[in-house]
Amino acid sequence: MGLKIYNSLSRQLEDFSPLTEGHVSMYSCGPTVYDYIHIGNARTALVTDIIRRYLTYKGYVVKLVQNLTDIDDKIIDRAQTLGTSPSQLARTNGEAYFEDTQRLGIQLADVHPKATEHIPEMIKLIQTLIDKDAAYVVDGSVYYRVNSFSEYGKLSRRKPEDLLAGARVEVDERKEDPRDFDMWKAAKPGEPYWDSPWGCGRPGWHIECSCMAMKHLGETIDIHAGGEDLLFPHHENEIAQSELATGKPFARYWVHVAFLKINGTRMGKSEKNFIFLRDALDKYPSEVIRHFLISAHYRHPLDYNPESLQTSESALRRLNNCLETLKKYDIEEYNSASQDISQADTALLSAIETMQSQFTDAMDTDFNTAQAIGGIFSLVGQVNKSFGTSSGISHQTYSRAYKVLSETCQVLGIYTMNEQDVAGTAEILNPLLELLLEIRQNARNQKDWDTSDKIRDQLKQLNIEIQDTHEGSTWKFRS
RNA sequence: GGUGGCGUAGCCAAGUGGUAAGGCACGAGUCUGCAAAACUCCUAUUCGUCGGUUCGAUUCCGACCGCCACCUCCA
Repeated sequence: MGLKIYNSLSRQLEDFSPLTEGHVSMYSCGPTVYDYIHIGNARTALVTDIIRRYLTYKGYVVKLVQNLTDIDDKIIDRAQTLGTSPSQLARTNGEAYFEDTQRLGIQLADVHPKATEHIPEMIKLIQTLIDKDAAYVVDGSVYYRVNSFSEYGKLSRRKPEDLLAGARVEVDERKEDPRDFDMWKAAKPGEPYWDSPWGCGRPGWHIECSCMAMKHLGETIDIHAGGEDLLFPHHENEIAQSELATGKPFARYWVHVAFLKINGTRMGKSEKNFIFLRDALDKYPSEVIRHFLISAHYRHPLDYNPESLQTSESALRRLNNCLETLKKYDIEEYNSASQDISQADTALLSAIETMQSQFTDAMDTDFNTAQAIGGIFSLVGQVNKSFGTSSGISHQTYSRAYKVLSETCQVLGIYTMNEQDVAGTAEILNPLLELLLEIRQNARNQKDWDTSDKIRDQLKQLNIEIQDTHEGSTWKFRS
């Protein structure tokens, strides 16, 4: 079965085949950097990240471009409020954006273009549209003439009369048509500006994405992703600008991520009910937040609340326990060649294969991460079950389980091998803990429960958890 | 007014024209000095309501109720 993607343009699940065999070009609408990003923003960024990881897992060479909108009305307003310059504010928040997303385990895109670094390209594109009579200049601003693009509305399925009927459309008398939108905005006194053939000003919002996507990925890109609120007018306008300019389809698959909600309503900056990603990251491990964000399909709304995060934390602990145990079989060197394959091996081996195909089937069906996680946990259950019995499962089978499980989990980014995290301290810590465990074991042998419990309780205070198993006591960090 | 989406166990959440994945929580048990972890068992004859199509619908169609979003900046 091949990959299928739900395309907002056709409103259907479509077979995915990239323009160039084996290569995928992908553009994701990034943040306007006037503030830190909230978890809702993170959801979209994470979905993009996972789509990219999965495409890579499937063997595609992916080029991902994600923009940073670093000039815009809100940036100017916010900078004024804070008494700083728009460029300084954008720079600070841009850096914060990378900090936050990397803490969430989101890999950097191949290119992170900034609007202010593409002014000449935008001017050129606007000029092309003016030359094609698809744009007009009024008082130093340039507007796109929506009427000149017959397919306008094909993405959002909005008819002109619907838009005009909407009481919320602010009618600007200077526009020929209320639907027309600005590609170049004349600067007001005191605002940052760039020179252009039409006077001093700054680019409109939609033009930057058209421009930067085409510059870095070509005139037709494979996948264009963004939050569902961007469908109209942002993406509709991007299509209008790009396709009229080039005469070619702009994006082949449009992917829109549903909102993250909080208390049943949309988490949004204008609603002032958001939680910054960095604050959430201070409270929960990154894998927990990732697990939560992908526990529902990306086109379905998801509600943020502490209970759900708690659930993810518990579920992830179970997954990690399983992987940590499996890892021992993976690391230890065994003369495994001589081991026979038992019936139990065959059963577990087939469970591993089942899980692997469940995972790819789920992800192939429009990146159904919720279903994919279901498959992962089914295998976790079976592996755990085999630990409990003296099942005679061979080390290479466990090793195989570890490989497949950790690989799939890493596509989702819900399992990171933390060897390097402890590597620096392990040298000291390992012998120290072993000494403590030995002392504790002596106490236990003498039934000195006070001492043994004291060691366990005190270590727990330090987030080190001791477990007594048949093979002796173990320790590990608990988040 | 226009457009789109959603309603599945206590909670979260997949899914299918043929009889409901997975997670969390709860309860009972196994193991343990006690814990922890793990495991076992238990939790929806039923998928918002009412009709229709069908041999059969939670899944398709219609109506209704409820919730949400977009149509203005927002991921």
